[in-house]
Amino acid sequence: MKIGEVAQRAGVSVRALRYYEEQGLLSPERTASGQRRYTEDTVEVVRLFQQFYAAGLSSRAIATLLPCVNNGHTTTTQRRMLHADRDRLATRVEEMTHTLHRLDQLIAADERSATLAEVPEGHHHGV
Amino acid sequence: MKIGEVAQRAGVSVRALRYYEEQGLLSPERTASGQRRYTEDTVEVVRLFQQFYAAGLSSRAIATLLPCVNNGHTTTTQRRMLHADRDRLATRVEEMTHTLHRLDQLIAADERSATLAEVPEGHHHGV
DNA sequence: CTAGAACCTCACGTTGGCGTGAGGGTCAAG
DNA sequence: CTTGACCCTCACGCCAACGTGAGGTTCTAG
Repeated sequence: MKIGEVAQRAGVSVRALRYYEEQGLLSPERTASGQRRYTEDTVEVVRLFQQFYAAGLSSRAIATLLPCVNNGHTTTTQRRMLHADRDRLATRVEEMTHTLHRLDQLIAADERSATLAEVPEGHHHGV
Repeated sequence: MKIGEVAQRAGVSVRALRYYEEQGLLSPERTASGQRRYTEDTVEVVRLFQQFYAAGLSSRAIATLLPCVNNGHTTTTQRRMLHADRDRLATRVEEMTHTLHRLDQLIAADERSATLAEVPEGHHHGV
């Protein structure tokens, strides 16, 4: 399929697809006139890329996941990098969960003081 | 305290502190000669900023959290924005958790095929 | 009083993931 | 055989969160 259709079905821009190729994430066939032709599964792969990007992975990191995504031919070194990527992501998720809780605490504390401000019955301690 | 000490204790660069000020996140006092003087709690606040930045929040977003962090004086509008920020963060954490699991699946599938490749007993189906 | 460390204000450079033309081929339809 | 939709390759623009001098003032130790 042509680049425009892939873009629409995967929900990204044509420019993005060309960029992914530039980064070595996609290697579509070319017609004699130089136009890119993609296979059906490209759509799913691109959606996966979007997920990884949204998770904060870089093009470089995604490139290391590629052999795994495509066929499963990975070397020991690649597998190590995969685990490293995974662990970094896991750490980030933990940190973000932690941050979310801190934010919740801040909000909760804020709501309490806001409630006190609205209800004049509160015997306020520290305001 | 002076900017250099804050930077060191909070683990950020002097430039970063000046940048935070530019973004309206910090408003240190100034000496007669124009040098910045920070209070002790600035160190903790900056660490909190770092957490929020790491969680993917922008300076703009952090700025909306400021009244909450500082004193708890928030308007209804500000509280709404706080909740919106919180929800966005929660959504991202969920998505990233989801992505992490997908990555784990990919890795697991990869390890299996790698194991099959190493042990020549495997009756491989699809290579 | 003087050196050097630390501070100040511009203001341009960097990295990533694209957006957005410029300028020009290509392909299906009428 | 021409139109218009879609494709191509440069190549500069953008935004965020700082890094990195340049060029100059201020503070502190000896």
